Amino acid sequence: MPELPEVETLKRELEKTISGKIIKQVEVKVPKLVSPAPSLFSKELINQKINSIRRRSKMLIFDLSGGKFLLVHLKMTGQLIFVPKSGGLIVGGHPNPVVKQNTATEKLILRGKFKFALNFELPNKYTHIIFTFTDGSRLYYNDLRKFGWMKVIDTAGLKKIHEELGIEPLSADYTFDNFKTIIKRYPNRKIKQLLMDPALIVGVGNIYSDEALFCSRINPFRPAGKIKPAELKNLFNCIPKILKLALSKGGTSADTYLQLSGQPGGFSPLLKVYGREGEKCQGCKGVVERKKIGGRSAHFCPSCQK
DNA sequence: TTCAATGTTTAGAC
DNA sequence: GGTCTAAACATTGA
Repeated sequence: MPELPEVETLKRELEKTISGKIIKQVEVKVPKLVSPAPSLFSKELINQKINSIRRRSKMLIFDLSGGKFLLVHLKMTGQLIFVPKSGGLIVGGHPNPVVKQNTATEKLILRGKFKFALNFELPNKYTHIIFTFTDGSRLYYNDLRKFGWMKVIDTAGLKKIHEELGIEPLSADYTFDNFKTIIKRYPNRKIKQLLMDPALIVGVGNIYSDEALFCSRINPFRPAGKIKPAELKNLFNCIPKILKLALSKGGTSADTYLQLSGQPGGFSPLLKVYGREGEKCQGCKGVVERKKIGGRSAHFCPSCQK
């Protein structure tokens, strides 16, 4: 899953590669992934210049010259792949894990104990949306799970989305006062669930909530109201600290993530608890456990996270 | 066949 | 009505 640092990394790379380009053609292979319906979706985009690219939460926002906006959410397995007119491949998102190479257009890469195939064939079976720019370059949207989506919205729609979302943890709005207000408002909810609620704080998914709680030595099951002020301050500091660290590593959490440049992200080895069930805790002599909270897996050390 | 992945939404309990 | 939890949803592959 591309989390906030990955989306931010992708945003920066897209800004360098496609801002200023004009959309010439739009091909939608899976209608349900776009809104409005494909014919209107395409009409809204064709002849539009991409003025700039922003990020809100885990969404990419393309500012279009006509005043509307293209929103992209990659969800779990979405990837954006840019191919310049001159050829050569630039990847952002997740490649498709396989055991062995299937076709001549795939290139095997090894990452730790996993093998992944980079599929150089485009479009491939997971390509659902294709943009062609007037200079002949292309942007492909691939998504194995088809959980991601794209939509064109106007200023009013964008305003509504901004209002429905919580605080950006890397913005000036993220202050200890604002953070405390949120925590105090829902004293009975488990702290992990509060951190992951996008109406309160955005961009903190399962991975980073686990890591931030480990960083501040707080048990994910603790009711928010039972957390002492000093611990709360610690947690408040841990969230942006971890997000920024991931960002500095090119942003990644998952083994399979690749940047738009094709370089693997570098954060995965730095995860302390996520995906480390049964391993020795890196902070004490305990063992990392995995337990469900609200249908999600919480990874934590019961020995040092109280 | 069942389960796991995750952000978002919905239904229902208190 | 507000708060909170659990389940459902999209889809695919192991």
